Amino acid sequence: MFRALADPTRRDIFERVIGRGLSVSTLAHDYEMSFAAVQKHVSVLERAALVTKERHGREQIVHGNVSTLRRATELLKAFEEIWIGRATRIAEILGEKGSE
Amino acid sequence: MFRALADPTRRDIFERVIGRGLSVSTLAHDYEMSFAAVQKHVSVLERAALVTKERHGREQIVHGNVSTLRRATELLKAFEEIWIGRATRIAEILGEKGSE
DNA sequence: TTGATATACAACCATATGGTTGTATGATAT
DNA sequence: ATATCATACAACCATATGGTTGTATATCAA
Repeated sequence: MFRALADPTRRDIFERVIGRGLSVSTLAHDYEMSFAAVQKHVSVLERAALVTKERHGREQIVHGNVSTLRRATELLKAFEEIWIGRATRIAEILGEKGSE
Repeated sequence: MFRALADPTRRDIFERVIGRGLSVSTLAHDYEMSFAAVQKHVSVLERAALVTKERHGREQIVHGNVSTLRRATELLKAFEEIWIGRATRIAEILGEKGSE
């Protein structure tokens, strides 16, 4: 999922489909690269569960998946928790030393 | 930065150095791969500003950089803001329709 | 039915990535 | 002074990634 978000084009695609649906060709229209390249980016996002596709006639509508985004945020926050945890432990050790 | 966090080994290294310092060899000790491979991972994290190195005698101590982690979290939260924004606008449109 | 549109997918290419080994250098310990 | 330890870095290799073009298929419009 971090790998999926590592590419600027994919972050842009993702941003555009959060909270609304856009067809693959609508997305592709605004990039210099070929339609197939955009298709590949969408499929990378799809495998990472950051977007889902919903067929509507001959179009495939791409939707952003907010819950996966949330899970990513949680993961980063977990790193912060580790940091807070260690900082607290260090503070405790210093506190113990101080009270001797 | 997402690219740096995309690799499991690097996430593990990062996790281990948040809130404390570990030498490159200490880090390398616990992975199957060669010392040079771990060194490369650390340098990727360093270029992404997720860690910094501080020389101490012949050892190089790797420290996690929490502020960069925070910036990453902010970025993901910004995506959520976009989502909230669009959801609100849709609610407004529905509200307008309802009041006609 | 025919033509245009939207998508899917395969084959291919250049470059990036994640790994290796080997060599060099600075710091430490004896 | 010398051996050892921690690191740096180059050269190399296999595979992944991000792009291309070309072809096939399904849907919509005329």
